[in-house]
Amino acid sequence: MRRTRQVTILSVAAAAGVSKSTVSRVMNETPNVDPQIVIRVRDAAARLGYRPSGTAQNLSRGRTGIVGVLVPDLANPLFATILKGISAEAEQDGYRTLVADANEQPDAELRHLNELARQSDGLILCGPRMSMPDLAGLADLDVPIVVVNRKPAGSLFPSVTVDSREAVADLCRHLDALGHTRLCYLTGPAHAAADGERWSALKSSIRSRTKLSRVAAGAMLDDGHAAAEAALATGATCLIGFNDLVALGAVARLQELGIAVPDQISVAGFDDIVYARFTSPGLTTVAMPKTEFGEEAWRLLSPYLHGRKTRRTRTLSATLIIRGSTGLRSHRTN
Amino acid sequence: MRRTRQVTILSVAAAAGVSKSTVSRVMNETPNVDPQIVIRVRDAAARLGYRPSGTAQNLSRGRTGIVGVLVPDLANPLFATILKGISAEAEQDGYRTLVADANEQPDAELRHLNELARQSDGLILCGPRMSMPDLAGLADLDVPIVVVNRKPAGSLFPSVTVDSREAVADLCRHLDALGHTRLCYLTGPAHAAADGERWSALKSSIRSRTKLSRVAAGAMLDDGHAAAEAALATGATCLIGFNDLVALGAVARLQELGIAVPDQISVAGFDDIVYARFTSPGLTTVAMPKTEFGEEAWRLLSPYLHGRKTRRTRTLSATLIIRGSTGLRSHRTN
DNA sequence: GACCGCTGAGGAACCGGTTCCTGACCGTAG
DNA sequence: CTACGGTCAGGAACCGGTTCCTCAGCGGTC
Repeated sequence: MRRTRQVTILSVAAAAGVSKSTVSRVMNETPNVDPQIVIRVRDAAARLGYRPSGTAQNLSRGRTGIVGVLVPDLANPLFATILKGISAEAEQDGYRTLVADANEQPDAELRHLNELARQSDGLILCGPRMSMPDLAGLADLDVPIVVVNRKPAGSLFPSVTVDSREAVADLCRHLDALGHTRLCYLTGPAHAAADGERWSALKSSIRSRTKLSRVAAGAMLDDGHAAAEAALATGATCLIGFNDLVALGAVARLQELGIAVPDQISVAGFDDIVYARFTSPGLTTVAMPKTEFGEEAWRLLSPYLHGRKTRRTRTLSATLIIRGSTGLRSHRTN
Repeated sequence: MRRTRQVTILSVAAAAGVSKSTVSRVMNETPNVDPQIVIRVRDAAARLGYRPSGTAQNLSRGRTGIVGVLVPDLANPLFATILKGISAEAEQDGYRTLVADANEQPDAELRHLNELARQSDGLILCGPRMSMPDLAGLADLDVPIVVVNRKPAGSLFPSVTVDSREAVADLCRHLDALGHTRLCYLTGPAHAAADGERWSALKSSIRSRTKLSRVAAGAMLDDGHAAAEAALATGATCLIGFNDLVALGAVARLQELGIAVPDQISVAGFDDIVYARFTSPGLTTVAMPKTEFGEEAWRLLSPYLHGRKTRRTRTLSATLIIRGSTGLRSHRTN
């Protein structure tokens, strides 16, 4: 901005010998403009290298065409994929996405959102880690908000969530059939809503004879890597990571320790990021509907942007994907 | 935007019984305002829930505080990491990042850039795939531009590039010492500048006794996965992927085929994405200085945004990281 | 030939801030 | 007591567009 003596709409109007309203009409392809004049204006605009100021358009149109997206961590392929989904949909409707990465720090989220809201027509929050009251406070921002992957109690905002209970039950049946009766869950970040949901889904899905323990981990590869030994120490024959990154981190650590997956210990995860398919063994995982997340988020937000009401919530379902990382329980004694 | 009867600066001025210029001064913490009035205005603003319109500020300030970043593919951890680096730096200077993902489609880049430029104070292009003339044409946008990871011939824009020749030479020596004399390079996307650079670095680094072939692949896991068999058919004892994703995709395919890495065939990549470390075997790779990319890009762009000239270019260097995916050449006969 | 209606361009208000310029009011010094 | 300088609030211009309103001019109809 503030370039060298900007070419403004007035320069073009002068060059074409018309008023600036006419230039505006031509640029916006409003019907009912004399074709002769259209040509004159187009020509003048091209000659001067005129490009309308987006900022000025934003102000007078009362919209920016930007939707802000908050993600906990862009390096997590799950969010990168969801973001791609949102961007793709938004783009079709002429919107662009302004991304804020909170780096898994709940306190960073509010800061970012305040900034985002000032430039955006709407916001999409992916798995926000912030506290419930903070989340509720966002209503004051006076901007359409859609929440992805966190059911806001009291349904504050339209949201698209996933129901993984069925898929988790499938996972538990699968593990049970393989003979696993001691499971260990590697927990996610303290503030991730999905963490609690996954944990309780597991708890309510296991057979009574099965023991389920947990060990603190996090959301990234490193976290799973670091937590693997502690999980091993619980005596579990199958580790279940908060997400695929944690699970893959654990697998890496196990292999470093010379413990074979799945021969000696099984591992499963959540999300079905692309790497889950391309590692060996492939990772058994509860797959999130990633592209649908983005599509649905946009579908909820879009009418909202045009002032129309929108359905409050949409629930997708997860599915179990069985790959090589889960196998028959080994009879190791540890 | 266009919320329910926006609270504007005028509402606040009226409520506080002052002029809008005074409200503006208070909100911007201009010195020389009567403390009494500051309190009155602050109070009124809080009571009304006033939040200044970012759009209006953008227009009158002549800047948006947004920098646009173009990436070929957000799902590629390399770019996600670079982006995180840029965001982190930019944030410190009070800028936010508007991301456009071109999905590896060169023609999508121009479209996106035109849009980005209208809302941004500056642009950072990461490994742009577009043609040279198109790239040159961007100068017309009249916006500060910094290019990452593609040396624009004629140094059109300030750029931060990487010199991987030394590291590639290291790789070649490493492979030579392991006895590999037949290498196969899995190529990147046709329009990726890095592809040509890597290929020629390899060609000029190999010993004369070494044979180097190539097979078309791409930039993603799938591409490596799909190209693995063709690469195998060349009789090479070591595959070198255009990037780590391609290399890992190839590894996955090899393992599916029951071919052990590195016992039967070695594999190496470029970038050192986080997964390169956490797969087994770990991937030998030519590591890019990912965080430095972001930092340097910002360091070049930042003064530029304030109208100051900036140094034209900055070259970082890559380093070889040896992990388990490269091993002694096997004496298979195929 | 006068009237009516429609097309299409110009003028002005507006979007919501920032900032320059002006001038009132105060205190101090001559 | 007056002149002068400094502080600080208000008024107005400005950022660069969009859009409503008005009205000129033209063609068609009775």
